[in-house]
Amino acid sequence: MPTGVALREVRRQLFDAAERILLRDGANALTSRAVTTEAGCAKGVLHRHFADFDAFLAELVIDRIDRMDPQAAALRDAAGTGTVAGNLTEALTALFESVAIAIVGLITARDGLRARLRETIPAGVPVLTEGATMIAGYLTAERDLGRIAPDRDPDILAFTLIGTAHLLYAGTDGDRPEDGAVEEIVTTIVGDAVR
Amino acid sequence: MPTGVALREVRRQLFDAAERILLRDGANALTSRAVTTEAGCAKGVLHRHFADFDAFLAELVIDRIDRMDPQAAALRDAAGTGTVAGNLTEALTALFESVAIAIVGLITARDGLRARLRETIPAGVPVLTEGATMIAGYLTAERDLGRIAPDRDPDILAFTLIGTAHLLYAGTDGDRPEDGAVEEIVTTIVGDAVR
DNA sequence: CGGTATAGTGGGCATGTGCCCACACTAGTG
DNA sequence: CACTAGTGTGGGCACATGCCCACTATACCG
Repeated sequence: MPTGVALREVRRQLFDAAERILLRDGANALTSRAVTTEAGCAKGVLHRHFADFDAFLAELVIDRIDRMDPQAAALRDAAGTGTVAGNLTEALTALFESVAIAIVGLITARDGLRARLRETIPAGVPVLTEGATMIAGYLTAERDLGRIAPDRDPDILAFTLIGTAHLLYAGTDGDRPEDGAVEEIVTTIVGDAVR
Repeated sequence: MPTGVALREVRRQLFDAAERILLRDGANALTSRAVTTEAGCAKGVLHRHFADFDAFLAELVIDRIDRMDPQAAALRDAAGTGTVAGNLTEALTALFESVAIAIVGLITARDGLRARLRETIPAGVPVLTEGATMIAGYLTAERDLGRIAPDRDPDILAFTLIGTAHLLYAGTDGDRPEDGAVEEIVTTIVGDAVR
């Protein structure tokens, strides 16, 4: 039997291909054929490794969340030690893109995906707000440090950030928004955050 | 020749049918067949009244904007006279739904639509931010009255509101979000707005 | 080295979508 | 009462998408 390592390689290649398509052409271009073509393999591979295309997308979202989690955790830790004191906007911008594209963009584009995620993800974990929860954890740390006004609810801040990020990226025809725009929006939402 | 009134009637029926589908089943369900079926007429009608389906959608968006404009203007006027003093949240919620569903939802769901809108809408009018401009006008009036912190940029506030509204409605599987959620979010975004 | 199980390939089908087109219907006009 | 121009109808085509499946290639095992 061929190596199980190769199996994981293919899955990773498919995930990476899907992410490239998402970034380059948007969520509407993320078809099963586009993924396999971008990955450079035959279209049948997808069906052999995943029950159906929605299952692939669900695992794609989870994979993206898994890779964001240490990123967000690092930000939380850094906020605690004050290491990335001046990078509030920069750090949020990175999460912006991940969450907006990987989660909101996909879930908005494909109707059945949310239901599928509910089946796949362990019970009790809110699916759509998964990314928001991560950002909210980071924002809570920032607020505890006095960088964010104490009367702001981190959950709502995170939700607002994600929605705005989605519109920001979905509304620019694939072009990246200028850094200034993101910074202005983050400042507006988060309020009187000190650097 | 049949009456030109009937012609307008059919267009209105198609627009209304499309809006019902958007509210009930979401932007992904808005196909040409779904519209004609919902309107109770044959599928060929759409092609006779519009160059193609994207042209229909573009006019649908413009129609929605036309119907929102007096609504927003009334809010601006009311804000000037202080008539709807306590209804900041309520008024914004109404615009929330219109803008989020009619503009952001459609443009996010259909890739070619934005380009088509650029051809259709008179030059100089920003397409995606059309709804934002309307809301920004209202927010400017509110800010001038001291109901919104003077250091908030109405354009960014409006953009943030729209993005959040879209996520709010797209993330609830078609259910309306509770009024409390909208109010909390509006308060968070707009800041220390007085009632 | 032959056998076998598993991964990979691509032809093809069912479905849905937008669009075209020939035809039927209707309402004004001479 | 024909005639005609414009509207409404639905069959059907071309294309894309997800999925199935028979076939091939490859790696391990006796």
